[in-house]
Amino acid sequence: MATRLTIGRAAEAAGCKVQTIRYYEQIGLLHRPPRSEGNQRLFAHEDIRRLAFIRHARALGFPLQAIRDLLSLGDEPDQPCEAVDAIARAQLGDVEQRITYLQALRSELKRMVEQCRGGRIADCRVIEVLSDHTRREMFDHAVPRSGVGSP
Amino acid sequence: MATRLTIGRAAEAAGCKVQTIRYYEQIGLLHRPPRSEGNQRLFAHEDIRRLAFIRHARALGFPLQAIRDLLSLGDEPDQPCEAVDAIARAQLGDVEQRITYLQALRSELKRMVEQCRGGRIADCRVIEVLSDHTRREMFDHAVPRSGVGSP
DNA sequence: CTAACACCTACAGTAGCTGTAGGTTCAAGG
DNA sequence: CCTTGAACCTACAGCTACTGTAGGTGTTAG
Repeated sequence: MATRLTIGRAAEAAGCKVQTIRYYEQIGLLHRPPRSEGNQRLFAHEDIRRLAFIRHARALGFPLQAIRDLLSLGDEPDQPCEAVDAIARAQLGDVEQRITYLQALRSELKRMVEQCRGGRIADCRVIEVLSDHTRREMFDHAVPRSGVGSP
Repeated sequence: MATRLTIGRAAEAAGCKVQTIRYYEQIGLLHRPPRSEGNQRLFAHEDIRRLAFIRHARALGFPLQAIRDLLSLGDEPDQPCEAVDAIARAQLGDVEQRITYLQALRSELKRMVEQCRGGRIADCRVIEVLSDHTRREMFDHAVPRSGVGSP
């Protein structure tokens, strides 16, 4: 059966916007599908599978370049899957790094908001914490240049 | 003392690139500093404080609009700090959401890479998991349009 | 037949920088 | 005094991964 979907239904099937599909086609992630007599794209089942693959990988945070690599690896089923594995592990490592980073942010933010006792802005710990990172020594050793500044 | 820093030293002090400072000035986060006779920017201590504030807030993940709001709130020290607090709490909430989301990604990615036993790509669980999300029912109910497709 | 909607291309905009081209200015060494 | 090279200047393009808009054409239901 060669039933085909218009771009709107393809987008619905993949859970993305119509423009996103056109974008993927434009950057070469999706093949250019055949068109109807009226020049409208008609997607076959295989195209939708590919699109769904992309969307699922995106949902897992894979960048488009990684997805590009995965797709071309997927076209060589007899090759060993080390490269595939490496991409997935890199993504896992990236996610883990980001979690660690965000957890550090979370604790600093928590400390900050918990110290705020709801007074005036002048006394606000949030502003204070954010402000308190100037390096004065840069000024102490600064050499005045020309024109403007102390005489 | 009206010692002033050129943009390179200011960038060094704030731990950012020269272009970033010019960008902040361009979008109105930093005031336009006075210039030397040769048209070079000269930053006062107060400018560097403001820049350091921005960089610290950015390091905590605050978006520039939030920083813009925090900066203008900081200019009204006698106001209650509720609004400041709300921005910080919103950022905390955002970070927490992202952590939750990334933790879900992490477990799905982990499951995926752990299932891979290092065979051929054709049998690779990574590719399989990413592929296996097509909604066939879209095709079952699809109505053929014009021109291309089954006769 | 017509109204409403889906589709088409092409391009601009989003966040938050970063890099480049092509040209001054400045500080220091000879 | 002159030159060299680093640091500065403006203006603009590019990055990721879309998303939105304008202005036009195709398709379909009533």
